[in-house]
Amino acid sequence: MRLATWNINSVRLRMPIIAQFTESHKPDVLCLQETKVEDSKFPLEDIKSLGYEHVIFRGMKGYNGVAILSRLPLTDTGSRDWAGKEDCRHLAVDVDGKFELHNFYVPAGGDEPNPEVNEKFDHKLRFVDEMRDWFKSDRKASTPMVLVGDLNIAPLENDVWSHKQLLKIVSHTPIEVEKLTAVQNGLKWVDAVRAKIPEPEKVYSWWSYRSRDWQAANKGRRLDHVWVTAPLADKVTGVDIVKDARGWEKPSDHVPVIVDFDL
DNA sequence: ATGGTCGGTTGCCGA
Repeated sequence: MRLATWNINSVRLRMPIIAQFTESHKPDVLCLQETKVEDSKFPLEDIKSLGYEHVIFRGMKGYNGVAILSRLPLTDTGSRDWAGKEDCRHLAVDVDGKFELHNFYVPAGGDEPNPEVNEKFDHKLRFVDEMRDWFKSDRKASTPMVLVGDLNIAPLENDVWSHKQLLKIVSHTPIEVEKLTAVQNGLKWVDAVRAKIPEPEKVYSWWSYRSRDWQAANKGRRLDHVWVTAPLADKVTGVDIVKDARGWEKPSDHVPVIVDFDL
């Protein structure tokens, strides 16, 4: 079983590269974030024509939005709102009775890493705190679960191009890393990508648009994650960061992150 | 220290 997560930055504009990716890498399940489309305008038929018969999506006009495309049956198991906003940042589904899958788009948090003056950063911190509390109180570490998405936090030193230079940059501040680590510790989630590609190797899934040459500068960050609970940890057979996708025609600023399972 | 580029509720806001 091949699972992928990809912040697509407008699902309608990216249909050509979604087709390119699904044809070249053939994921069984593809989780998208930042679809930026209300449900009535979601390109459902185009996606079904790529071979994904089972599709669940929650979107809003212009902002946020998440979707799961699957070749296997999906059942909604409690997609919900977080941090007091109805802003379409989460889906929870059962994948064919095999595992529970959570697809998240965590708030980016704005530029100023101070919750006293920046409401967006405060929202991000409250969102991650709520993830910690919800998974701790309601879930069991013995349940086969996968958590994916654009978590908008690069937790490890080698998840960014310069640890020292990004300590005060939103996505890599100590307070964000601490809170994300608390989510991870609650259910003893295993970071599937880092289990296969340990530090100190640099791993990035996002490169800013604001660069003349993203490849030459290579100032990336690992913002997109795949976590699994203990029952699935030894079933991960491989991971792939599809860096090529950053150079495709009309790219997203994020690239797909793939995890293969032997279930 | 600054500015750079995308997408869409476009001539701004969020990322």
